[in-house]
Amino acid sequence: MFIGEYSHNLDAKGRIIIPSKLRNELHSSFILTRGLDNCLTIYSLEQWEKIFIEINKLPTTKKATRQYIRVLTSSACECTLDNQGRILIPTNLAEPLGIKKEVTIIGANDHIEIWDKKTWDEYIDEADKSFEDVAENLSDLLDND
Amino acid sequence: MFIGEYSHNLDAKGRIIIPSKLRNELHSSFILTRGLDNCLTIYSLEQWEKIFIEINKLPTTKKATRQYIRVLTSSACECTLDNQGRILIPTNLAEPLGIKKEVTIIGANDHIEIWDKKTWDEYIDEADKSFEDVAENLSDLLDND
DNA sequence: TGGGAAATGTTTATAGGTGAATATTCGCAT
DNA sequence: ATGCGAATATTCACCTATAAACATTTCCCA
Repeated sequence: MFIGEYSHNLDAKGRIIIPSKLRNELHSSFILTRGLDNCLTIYSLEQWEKIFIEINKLPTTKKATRQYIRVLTSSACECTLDNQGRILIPTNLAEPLGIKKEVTIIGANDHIEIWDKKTWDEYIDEADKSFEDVAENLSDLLDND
Repeated sequence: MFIGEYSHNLDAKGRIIIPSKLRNELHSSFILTRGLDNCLTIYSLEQWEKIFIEINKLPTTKKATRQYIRVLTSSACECTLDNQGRILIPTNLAEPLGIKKEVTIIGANDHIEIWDKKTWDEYIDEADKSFEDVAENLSDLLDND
């Protein structure tokens, strides 16, 4: 499971180091694509397939389904770690999210997310306001036996 | 069950010793994450997994679910006791709580908490004053279920 | 075919993490 | 009170991860 928050910088060529702790749980090849809430998402190949098993259950006759599939697949790219543990973020993925230099990489349970630092700070700032609520639910989850 | 209050100092590299009395009931690996009221919490791996069994049932297509997962996972880190009984507190966890050197480690029933000493002193000072009042109201909490 | 830009790969310096050794303190038992 | 052993504090040394600069290759276009 992917956990933790890590700060990294794009190098001059638009590459970032994937934190070693996250790398340990990742195969050398994976899918980088658009995530929800203005971040990029890394899925393992296995998981990527799983997602499409679910998606293929949705009716392509619906506008929303087609749109979702198009965004997800058109922006997806298969990435490979180089031997320094880096990946190249394609410009067409980085640019719309304002990713230039400082990024925050987070473990998010079953996947990894890459955020522009500023965007992340604002997001988590907002989310923190409801942290106490989150934590209370948490203890409920533990107690319910 | 974890009990007691212990004072310890971070070393130059940001590590603390987990008190030996607490260590006895702890496996060598566990999850360190944000707790309520400005402290850090240690969960066993079993407790942590239990939480995510529940969380994995929630739909990630919902905004609130994603926020919930991100708050939890990004602030978590898996810690391992080194052979002197120490763990490293990651900067991104220590800093927002003002943890620099002096910390108070307390046993809190089913988990362990790590506090900045000053924060703890103030908290317990306040809590002591209202100890009887709080106790008085506790039974109400039970009735309301 | 040569020049240049982009992509890819390598090297090196530094910081941060990890492990070990030693010194010191503390509690317990004699 | 004294001595012993365990627990804790502190220091040092090493190693890995990261950052940044630099070198090489590839490929497109003039």
